[in-house]
Amino acid sequence: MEEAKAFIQEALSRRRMLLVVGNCMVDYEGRASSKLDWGERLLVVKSDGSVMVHRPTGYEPVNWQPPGSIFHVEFEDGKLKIRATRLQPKEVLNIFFDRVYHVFSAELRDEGEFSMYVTEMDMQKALLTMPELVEEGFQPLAAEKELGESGFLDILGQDSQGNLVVVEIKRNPAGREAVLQLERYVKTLREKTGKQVRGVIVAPEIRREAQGLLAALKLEFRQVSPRRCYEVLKAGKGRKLSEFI
Amino acid sequence: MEEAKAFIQEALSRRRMLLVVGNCMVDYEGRASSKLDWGERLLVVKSDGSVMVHRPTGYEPVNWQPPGSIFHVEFEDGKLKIRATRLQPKEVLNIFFDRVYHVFSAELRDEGEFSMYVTEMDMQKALLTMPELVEEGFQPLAAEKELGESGFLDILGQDSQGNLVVVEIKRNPAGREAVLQLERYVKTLREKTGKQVRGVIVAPEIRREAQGLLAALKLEFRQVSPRRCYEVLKAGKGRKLSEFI
DNA sequence: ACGTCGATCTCGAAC
DNA sequence: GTTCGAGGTCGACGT
Repeated sequence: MEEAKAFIQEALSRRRMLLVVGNCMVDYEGRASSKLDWGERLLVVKSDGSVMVHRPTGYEPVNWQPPGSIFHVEFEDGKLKIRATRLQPKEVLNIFFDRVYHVFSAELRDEGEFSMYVTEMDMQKALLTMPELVEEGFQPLAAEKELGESGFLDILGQDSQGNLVVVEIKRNPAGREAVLQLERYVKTLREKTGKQVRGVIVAPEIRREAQGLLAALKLEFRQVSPRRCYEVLKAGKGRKLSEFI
Repeated sequence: MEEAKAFIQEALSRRRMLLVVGNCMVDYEGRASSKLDWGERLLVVKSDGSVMVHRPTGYEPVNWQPPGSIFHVEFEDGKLKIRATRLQPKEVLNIFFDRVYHVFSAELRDEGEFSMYVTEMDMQKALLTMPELVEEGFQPLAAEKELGESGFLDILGQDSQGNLVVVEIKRNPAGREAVLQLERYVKTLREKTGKQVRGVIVAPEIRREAQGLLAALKLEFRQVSPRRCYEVLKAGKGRKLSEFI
């Protein structure tokens, strides 16, 4: 345990990534309070001061501290105590180990670029770059336009007949919520303008449970795959969004 | 690398928690798609099949797979490839290592209870700080008031009509016992004062089996979450009450 | 610093 | 199974 303490202190002071596997107990006090009784867990401390305590199962850490935490290591009642403190808001995480099975530390170099192929914003860019993805003759007029309390609509445009068209973009299969959101925009815009307004959901697919609602509200769905958007963006990479709005 | 592969396969097949530190590249395809270029990271695989790829900084994993994933390990173009597949929805995470600095596996035993809590005293403070948590117009008159043999009632107050109100606080889901205890207070107070007295249980929830009794005794339940109490207490320290009402 | 909003959200409970 | 709401949400972006 003395060895472990020295190792941990060394790793923390050098801001190396630290792994500790052992039997521990955890107390948290901050925005909420929690207590975790004794058990075997994995502790991860990253070089930026983020902390995670992981149980043997589950995606999420049972306890954690966000980046920027400050550490203190000492013995207390024969237990190795690691305290991670966050200042704003004030939160304290205390981890007590009575047995340490494994420790490891390393200074990791990671400059690798992370790219997510298609986000909702990417889809919006793709539709603005190639409006016919929405429909033949569609012309965008504005993007991310605020509509009072209703929120922001994704794209406002007009069709070949000159009708206003509200486009609601979803990167995931559109559900009821998306339909209702679109309906709110369409309704608001109808009241504001007194004109005919169409509403179109653009998404990779529309959920079965949302199709009835869509039809009942006389809204429309246009299938657009993330793959297609990706291709469009790749092709039209040189141009800026500002050219379109 | 051969050694690492064998070690990893052994750990995965035995459903042990697995840690791998090394230089890797990650591809994800599923609800979205992403690509992470080469860099040094920590891979965590838990016994329930959850996966996390952690960069040197940040609380959240850059890539992950939820519990229940299925694994496949092989060499591909000289790289150690670990594939984690999720079935519903279909998502595939591929991790390629060209160097492995460290591997570790263990079977962790963790039966420790995790509790997020506010004490009953904390809840009482919150209700006194913000009486409208009980109901609009509620005004506390006393707390921890002794009622002869009945014991101590948590909060005594009056409603907007001037009726006496007894508040019984429970930090856990309220059962029959809490209802009966409240009934004793209400009965005692009715006899003492000869007035109309209402009884309200404040708790995160009320158990199904206690609801009939509650209705029969014409007592009331008001749901208040520990979370809400924390917010009130936290806010009450730094900010002014006027911000909330 | 404080709000709002999206997320491969995750997670659990209710229906 | 799906749907709904909460989270110590986190993290990004705008003010």
